[in-house]
Formats: sequence, structure tokens, C-alpha cells
Amino acid sequence: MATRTRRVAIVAYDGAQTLDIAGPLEVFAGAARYAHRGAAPPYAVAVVAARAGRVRMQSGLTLIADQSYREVRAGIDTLIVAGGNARAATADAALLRWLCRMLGRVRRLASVCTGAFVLAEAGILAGRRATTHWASAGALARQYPRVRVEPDALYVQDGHVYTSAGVTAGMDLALALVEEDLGHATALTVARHLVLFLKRPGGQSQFSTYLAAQTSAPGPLGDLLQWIVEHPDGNLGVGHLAARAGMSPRHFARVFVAATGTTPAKFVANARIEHARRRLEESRGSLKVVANDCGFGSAERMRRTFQRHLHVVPNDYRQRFIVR
DNA sequence: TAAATTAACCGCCAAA
DNA sequence: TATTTGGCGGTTAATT
Repeated sequence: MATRTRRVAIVAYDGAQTLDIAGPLEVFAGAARYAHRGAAPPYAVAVVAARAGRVRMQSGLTLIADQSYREVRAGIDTLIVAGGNARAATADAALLRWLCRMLGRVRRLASVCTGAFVLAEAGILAGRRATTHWASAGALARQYPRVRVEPDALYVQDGHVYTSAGVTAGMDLALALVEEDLGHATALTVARHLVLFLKRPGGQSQFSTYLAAQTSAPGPLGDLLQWIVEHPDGNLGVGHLAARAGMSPRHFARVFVAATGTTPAKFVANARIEHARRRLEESRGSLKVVANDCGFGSAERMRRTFQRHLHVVPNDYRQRFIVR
């Protein structure tokens, strides 16, 4: 396998969403940290903007761009356009021209969230399938009729152009790109490390299944915990899990508590809730579909489980994440 | 909304 | 003898 370093550039602009930049950046940086198989690091990431120096994010945070995109002509492997308040960026004719030029010179061109509007304005998405944050999907389709908008996708690939939905979807996209380059195992490792950091400060979620799966003893349960987290649908009854682990239910329950600090059913419930939370935040799939995919059997059961654990019903929970 | 059914959990004891 | 494992039954909680 070639061990050359791929250059990744993320386009920032005044009014951009910080997490659209930081999320993918951390994914590629994480890959560089955890996948040092070759001599050279797999990625070198830079933030580019209209000019090098300060860029003011939508949130007010100031970011320092490494370079002006005007100075960048070639040598970029993956180019990513962040989302946010993209008005300024879509009005920047020089940026749009530059993106068009780069389209033929990069291996992959991607957008996160409303960054799709910038690509669309540049004409890059014409005739292509694409997505954006679902709250903006309608606007994208209206403003750019030639774009084939897929509002429910997490991310969409059309040729070498990728577009992704919300903030976390941008990280999912970045992970998919890492997977293309470095394989599934590396992408999974990066995801686990990132999830750990993402979930740890989340005060209200008193317990992260990912964290538990990550930090659990590497004994025979380690694989099982991971399997649970990755297969929220499917039979996760105590008896079935015990059989998978090759123990009697009684013994399994004891070992499980000793290893994780929780009981099997609670762990499973938490894993399913975490999955459902993400799905509710990022997709518009019906409650019924989400409930099924996350192993709740029925929307009614998911509703009660949410009520019990989060003190919110799924629909209300989802409402909180609508960006207006 | 209430009652019946089912699943999970845990203490305890016995077998390995 | 000490530790690990498995089974039984009662209690509690969740589901239909």
C-alpha cells in the first residue's frame, strides 16, 4: 500500500459552522494518529479561506486559516466545503471559480451541511445527486432545480463529488472517506476514539454505551459489547446474549455486571437509545422506521423507553434538533 | 386504564 | 478448602 500523505483542504469562510470544519478535521487528524502503519502520515489537513488568517465563524469563534485558497492550485486530494451561513460564500465569485477549477484537479470534492449550496451555486451539483441538512433540502431543490436532492440521505456520493447532511453526518462522510483510503478497521478505530470524546462531556447522558464498549476489559465480553452496539436491532435478550457468550444466563449476568458496571438489559437499552437519538437528530425517517431499526420493535415501545430514560418523547426530542 | 403475562434481576445454595 | 459456575424461586418492572 502506498504510504504517501494525502492533502485534505477544508474551505472556511465568515459565517461558517465551526463543527463542519472541526468534525471532519478531527476525523482525518484521528486517522493520522491511530493509523500510522506507513512511514508517512496518511493525511495532512489544512484550512483554507479567501485569505490566510482570521475567519469568523457563525458562532463568533475565530479561526485561523492556514492559507488562501487563491494560492492553492494543485496537490489537493480531498477538498471539503463547510456549511453554515453560506450566503457570503455563494456570493464569492472568485471562490466559485476556484472550486470549478479544482473540481477537475482533486480526487474528491465534498460539502458538509449547507456547504452544498456553495457547490450548487458553482454549478458543480447540476445533474448530480446530492444532499444537505434536511431543513434546507427543500430550499436547495428550489434554488437549484438541476440538483437531484436526496433529503433523507446521511451523505450522497455522485462520481467524485460527495455531499453530506447535518454536522455529525459530515463526520460520517469523513469516516467513509477514511474507510475508502485506509480500510474499515481504521475508520472504526477513529470513530470509536472520536465518539469517546464526543460523548464524554455530554452531561445529561449519564452513561455512554460507546464509552462502555470502548473501555471495557478486553475479555470475551469486549467483542460482545461491540457487537451489541453495532447491532441494536436483532435479538439482544439476556438469554440470547448469554448463548452468544457461551455462558449460562445466570453466570453471564454476573460476569456482565462485573465487567461493565451495568446489567445486560440496561446496557442494551442504552445502546438502543443512543442509536435512536442519532437517527432522530439526523434523519427524517418516520418514528416507526427508526424504532424498528433501533430494535424497539414498535414506535410505542420506543416512546415509552424515551419517556422513561430521557423524560422526553421521541417526537419532542426530534423537534429540539430542527434548525430554524 | 387495569390486569395478566413476560422478562430481568438477585440472593441463595449446590455442583464442579 | 476456595473459587467459579449453574439453577431455582421470589420480587420488581415492563409489555401487551
